[in-house]
Order: sequence, then structure tokens, then C-alpha cells
Amino acid sequence: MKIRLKDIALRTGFSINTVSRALQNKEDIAKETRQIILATARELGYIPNGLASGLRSGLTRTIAVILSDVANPFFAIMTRFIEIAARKNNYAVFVLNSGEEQELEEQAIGIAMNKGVDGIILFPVQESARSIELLRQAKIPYVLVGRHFDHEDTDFLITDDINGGYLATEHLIQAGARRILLLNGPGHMSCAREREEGYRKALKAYGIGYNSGLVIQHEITHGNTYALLKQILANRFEFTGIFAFSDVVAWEAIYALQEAGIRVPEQMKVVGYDNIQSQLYYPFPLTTIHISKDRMAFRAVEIMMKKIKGEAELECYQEIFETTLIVRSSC
Amino acid sequence: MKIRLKDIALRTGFSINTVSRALQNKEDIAKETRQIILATARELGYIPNGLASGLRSGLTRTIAVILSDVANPFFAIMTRFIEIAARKNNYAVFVLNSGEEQELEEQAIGIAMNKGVDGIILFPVQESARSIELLRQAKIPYVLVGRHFDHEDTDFLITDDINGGYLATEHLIQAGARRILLLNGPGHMSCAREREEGYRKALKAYGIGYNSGLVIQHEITHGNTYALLKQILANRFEFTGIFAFSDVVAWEAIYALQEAGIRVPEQMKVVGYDNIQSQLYYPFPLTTIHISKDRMAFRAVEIMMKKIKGEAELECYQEIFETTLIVRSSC
DNA sequence: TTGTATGCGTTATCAG
DNA sequence: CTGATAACGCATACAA
Repeated sequence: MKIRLKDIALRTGFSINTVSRALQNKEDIAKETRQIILATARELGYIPNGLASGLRSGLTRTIAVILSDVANPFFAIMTRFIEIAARKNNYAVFVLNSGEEQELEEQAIGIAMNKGVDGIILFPVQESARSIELLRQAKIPYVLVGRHFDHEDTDFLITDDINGGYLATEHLIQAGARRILLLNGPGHMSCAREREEGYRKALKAYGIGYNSGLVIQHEITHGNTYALLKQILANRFEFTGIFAFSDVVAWEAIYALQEAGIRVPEQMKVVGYDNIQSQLYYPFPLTTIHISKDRMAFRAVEIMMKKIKGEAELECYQEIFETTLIVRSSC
Repeated sequence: MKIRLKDIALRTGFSINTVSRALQNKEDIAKETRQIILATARELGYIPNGLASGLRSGLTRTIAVILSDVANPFFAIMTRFIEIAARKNNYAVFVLNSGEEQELEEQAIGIAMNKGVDGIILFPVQESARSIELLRQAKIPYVLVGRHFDHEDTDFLITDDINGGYLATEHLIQAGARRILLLNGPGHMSCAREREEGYRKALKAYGIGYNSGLVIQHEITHGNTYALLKQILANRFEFTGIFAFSDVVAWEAIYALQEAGIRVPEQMKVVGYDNIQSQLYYPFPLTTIHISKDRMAFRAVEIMMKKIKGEAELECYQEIFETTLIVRSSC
């Protein structure tokens, strides 16, 4: 049998209202009264009905995380940290995958709204800014993570991807690679554009000409890089280094390289992005760009909480996290 | 401004009730009426309030997935498939991490109940059966995945871990390993016990004595295997094969082996479990035991839906999925 | 086929 | 400090 406030009220002789206020730790309740109520609530195994309280109060203590694909370790790690932080704040999190498809992202936003979430942490697909429009219209607190829109004034937490792209490319160059394949994400993603900007800067700084044939924008969904690289390797190719959009992309690439009998780093130098290995011990030591996944996730939740409570001091929280090079054995 | 049924009612001239019924596609509504209502609902951008409908109807179209740690690729993959299937059924999923701690798992169950989920998919910690007790008392539909209780009559989906353990061990033996370290999960986990049973069976079948010093039960949380193996390798050791509880455990082990300068598979043969590489292209080809993560996840959701709708034909759904050996290069 | 009335469990307002 | 009452938005039973 489900216990309601009413049951506790009946048992203790107080009114439903008093019980509610006592359990909420409101101030104008006698100490003794509160104790009695808390005790019987515990005794009866009372679990508040979040739907009812959410409906009435307008707060559900629930947020949604909308991302590309939780099966991708980068997003899985982010999700984990977000859940840890959310739970500390007594929040539960919905996980919704967009699969990097604009339509599914918008659908996910709709689901989140339907569920009455207090806020949304969004890793936006960026095929259009309609998601932002939706969020804004609904007046629901949100924070973008990892990517941001140039012409929209939103909160966001991103990493210094120009610098990251520069560091990765520079390291490849210093390792002797002149022709460097950029296995980038699609151009609508701000982080992809910025990583490419860093790539270009580094080439320029080292006096290497930019070759558009070496810059590949592709869908970064599961298996796509692998298929693509298989194809590339089947033909003539003249690069000796690869800068991958992410560690996952790098792995897929290396997987394809291995199948083609090309050794990393001897014959091909590879640098990834995200430093997933900061959270998982993979036996393949990938040189990569580190970003602080934990700090970003925690900060995202922190901002979310402030916005929900209406404590946001600033118009927009926009933070750029540092990127650093981690040298392992792939380059 | 949030659109409610009332707004659509006002706009169309029908009553709230009619609008509600029209949007639910109930039968006793005039075709034309329905069309008008649907059109204005769309026009106004109506998003139903799931809290209100959930409160009233008792169904929230929401489930919870409670698992060890989404950052672990195995659970991430399962979560992904579960979300896909749930979403097809118009369900959203809460992800709650237990961190393999009984207390956090029970807390997570409480959160799920508070949120009014229609059902729970649980990868149980199994330190105690109290979680099952909670679930049962609350009369909330649930399915256990990956692990099951011997003395509890519950729905569960597991894999044939005795066979899996046997196949892994047999393969190690056939590859020439006689002294095989079993890096197992804790003994309270049914799947760990069953994998060990398979291990023992294989040893016996090949006339190899069981050596309890080679069987290690340990917490399988992030980083723990790595630390443990570092310690083991620092001392004298005499095994030439490792059967790891999971691919993640295997990776951590191999990571430690590499740091110790021990080559896989030349000096040490390793077999993992779960075949995470069926979903992710990792450039380290791990020999492992395959389990159908997609089929298990889809089935879990399918069962969940049936139980929620009260269509469950059987007392308990108990299914054991096949395990097969995947040979790659680590053994 | 449609409308009215009621209640889901909680919180908020206000009176006592 | 406590209690009565209304309201959140929707779905259901029943009346029309």
C-alpha cells in the first residue's frame, strides 16, 4: 500500500498540511511535532509522490541530459559525472539520445518538457538553432556543453578547441608528420570548426601549406569513421599523421589502420581528442587532447541549479575550459 | 506561455474533456472534432503535462535503469539500447548509478519510486536481496538483468555464464595456459559465481587442479583491477593466462601488464567478457565471450512494457541468453 | 458524440 | 504554530 501524507496525518492526528510542512522542514512547525511526523513517516516508509509535488510546486527535481549517444564513452563519462552532481543536489536525470540528428534532438526536448524537467543539459547537434528556439520559448533553463552557437546568446561550457586543435597538430608536426589527415566532425558543429581552425593555425605556424583534400568532415556516429578510413586506405594516400576529432574516432581509425597492416605510430601518427583514458584504462595508449570532463559536468550541474533556483547572477554563463596535450604512444 | 488543454478548449469551443479525449485518440469523438482539436493543438504547440496525466492516470511513461556505472562501456551500451527501445514505446528513461553499492541502489529505487516510474530495469548489486523486497512491496514492475537471485522468484534476463566461463577457460587452456588467474567480480554477484563455476569445470575437464590462490574476487569498480594487478605483478607470480570478469577488467589488467613490460598474448594470454567491441571499435583486439547486449536490452524493455500493461502471460520471465567465444588476438 | 463533476497527492494561501 | 481550502493539469465516470 502506497503511503500518502494523508496516512501520516491520520496516524499522527495532525492535518495533511502540517505533515507536509513538517516534512519540508519549514520553520514554523513545533520541534516536537516535526519529530513525531518524521518518525511516523519513516515508520510507514513514506515516499513522497514527486508527480503531485511537481505538479503543484512547479519543480520536479529532475533534469534531462540530451546527447549524441551514451554508448560513446565520452558522453557516458559526462553522463556519469552529471548524475553524480545532480544526485548530490537531490536531482534525477533523464538520458535522451539524439544520435546527432536534429529531429531526434528536438523530439528529445519535447519529451523533457512533457516530463516537466526543471532544466536541460544539452550537447547540441547544431544542424539548426531551432532547439535553442524551443528552449527559449518554453523558458526552460538550459546549458549547452561542448558546443555553442555563434549567433545565439546562451549559456555554454566549451573547451578551448582552437588551442586543442593547435596543440594536436603541432605535436604531429613535431613528430615528423607533414601531411596530416584531419578526421573531423561535421562542419555544423562549432567544436569541429574550431578544432580545424587550430589545425590550420598550426600548419601555418610551421610553414606547411593547407591541403583541403586532407580535411575530412564526416558523421561521427558509430562505425562511420571505420568505414570511411577503410575506403581511404583502399586507395592511394599520402598522409603520415591523423588528427582525429575524438578518441572514439581515433580508435576507429586505428582499428582500420591495423587491419590494413599500418603500424601506429611507426607508419602513422595519431592524435585523438577528449582523453577518455583519464577515466578508463584502455591498453592502447593514445596521444590526445585532455579536457576536464568532471569539471565541465560538475559546472554544468552547478549552473543548472543556480538557474533553477533563480540565483543566476549573470546574464549568461559562458566558460571555456582549458585543453592540454597528453602524450602517450600513438604519436 | 505554457499551453494547457484548457487553452485548446477555449480556442476550439469544445470542453476540456473532449479535447483530452480527442488527443488520446479515443473512439467516441467525431472525426471532424478530432481534426480541429489536433490542428489547434499543433498550432499552439501543445505539450501535454506528463506530471498531471501521470498523477491522474497512474502511468508516467517513464522507467528507471539502475546500474553500476554508466561510464562503464558495458552499461553504457546497455543503457543506449534500452533507451532506443523505450523511446519506441514512448517511454523516457532515468539513469541511476549504484556504483555497485547496495545502499546507493536502494536509494536509487527510492528515487525511482518518488518519480513515479512505471517500472525498473535493475542490474542488481546483490549485496542483499533487500532491493527485491523493496520492489516487491511497492508492487512496481521490475526486471533484473545480468544477475539473478537464487532464492527469489523474480523476472530476470541473464547470460549462460557457466558456459561462458567454461569457454573462456577452455580457450586459455588450449592456448597453452595451465595456471590461469581468474580476475573475478565479488562473490555476491551471481554472474561472478557462475563464471567461476565454468572456470572450474573447464579445469576439471582438462585435468588441471584447482588452485584457490589463482582465483581472485575483487570489487570491479573503476581502477580497482589496475591497482590490484600492479600489486600482484610486483611480487612473484606464476600464471600465464588471465580470465577476466569483463572486458573492462581485462583492459585494466592488460594496462597493468603493459606497464610491467609483459606482452599479451606472447607472455600472458587474456580473455575478457561481454564483447564490448561488438559496439565499439577499440584497436586492441580482445578475445572475449560475446553476449547479445542489444537483444537483452530490447527484451528487457519488451518485458517491462508487457508487465506495465498487465499483459504478462507468465508468472516470471526468466531467460538465459547464449554465450559464445570470440577469438581475437589477446589469446 | 459531448459536457460536467470529481479526484489524483501535493503545496500554497490565508485564516485562526 | 496549525488547519481548512483551493489549485496544479489532466483523465475518468457518468450524465446529457
